Amino acid sequence: MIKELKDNYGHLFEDELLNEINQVGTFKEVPEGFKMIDIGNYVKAIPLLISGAIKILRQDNDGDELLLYFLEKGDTCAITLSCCLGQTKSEVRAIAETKATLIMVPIQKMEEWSGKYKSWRSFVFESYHHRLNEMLETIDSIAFLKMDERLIKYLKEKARISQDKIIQHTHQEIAYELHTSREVISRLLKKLENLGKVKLHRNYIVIKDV
Amino acid sequence: MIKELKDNYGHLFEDELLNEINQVGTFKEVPEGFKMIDIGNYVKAIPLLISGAIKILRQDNDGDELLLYFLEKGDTCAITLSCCLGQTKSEVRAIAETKATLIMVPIQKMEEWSGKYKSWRSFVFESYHHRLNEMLETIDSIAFLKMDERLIKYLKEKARISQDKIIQHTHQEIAYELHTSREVISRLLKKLENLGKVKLHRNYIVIKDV
DNA sequence: ACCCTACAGTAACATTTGTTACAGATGGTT
DNA sequence: AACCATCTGTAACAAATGTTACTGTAGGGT
Repeated sequence: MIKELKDNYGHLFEDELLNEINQVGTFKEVPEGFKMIDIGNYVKAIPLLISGAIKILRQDNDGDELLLYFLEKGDTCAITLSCCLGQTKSEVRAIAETKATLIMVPIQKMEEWSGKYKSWRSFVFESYHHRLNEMLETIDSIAFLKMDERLIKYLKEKARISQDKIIQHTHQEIAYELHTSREVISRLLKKLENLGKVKLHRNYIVIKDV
Repeated sequence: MIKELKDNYGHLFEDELLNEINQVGTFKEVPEGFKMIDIGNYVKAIPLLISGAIKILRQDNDGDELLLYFLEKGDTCAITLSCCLGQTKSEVRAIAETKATLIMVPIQKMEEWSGKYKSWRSFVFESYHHRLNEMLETIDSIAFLKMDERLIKYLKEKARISQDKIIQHTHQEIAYELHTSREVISRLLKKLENLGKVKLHRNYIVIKDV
């Protein structure tokens, strides 16, 4: 039995299911920045995240990007589940935000376990629930917040995810994820610096008080 | 057996499940504009939509609204499913866009049927799948489109939902659903009229060529 | 130390969206 | 017909965001 499996999912799944996951699942470690799924890809395995964080991005026809949300320890990707079941292509891109470890489960098991284990069903339903709420949160941000508020929220979230006051991004990278231009981000960051909320450096930003 | 149940869900569910739904479900008819669920409400039944359309709205803390998407014939509300399972309050408002008929199923059946019927599981998963994709579509619109494009998309969708070239809304109502101001909508509608795409009237808009 | 590239700063301007403040039109009611 | 509430049109302005164009600078590579 993979130790991390028991540690992270032991409270959710009964031993029999844990054993099944252990048998058919494969342990995987990916480096920061690793592109796990791209738009249009067919998904062949369900990821169970053990450590690290995965960022999920949306892209429009012109190649413009937008950060949707992060997956963290104990999460699985509901959109992936969704793709598995429907045998449809991925509508999103998944990139490792930090170094991450996960267990990949072949999609065939999905339906089998859904009938067999109540705990698996609960896990899947709970994942969907969580994901829908994250999507609502994302919609709230883009629809109701102005760019300065979105930027602050973004910085907080990045700091939380990486457990670090230092945000390792250029202004251009932030602009991509918030779907705006580099100049706008520079402008707003400079305002935040003048307010004493951040300290700007080349290639990184230190969060002081946001 | 309620005739509409067989007609609308017969291809999805086996007879045994249809019978169960028939026994515990209650047939319901709601008028246009009927508020079915409000933000903060606890949900006590799962709706299976037979006819008509339900609009799902999001609201922020300041009371600002935003139309998320419509539910149509054969749909169920995944957010409702989600609420049922998690026993959490609704994060959205649901209002009948047109007169609608539906079957309400008590939430207790949800878990029971999920274990018992593969077809029910498929239906629930498919609903989540569909709903996540609708949410992505909504995010695309708000994030990547300008207001004039969003308005055109909105008018098309309304026309499709009501199967009518006449949109029965004031400019103010449209502004609420797109989360902008009445003046902006008036301005953009007038542009569309000058382009020959719509014909404006008091309280309604005729779609000509969008 | 010098060079070079990528990054950051910033002004000036354009565009889009939001706001204020009215005027005018419409359609129902008395 | 006169009245009235509500809806629509629109100008003028404000604010937010996007774009262009350029300068300066940090830091790695040689």
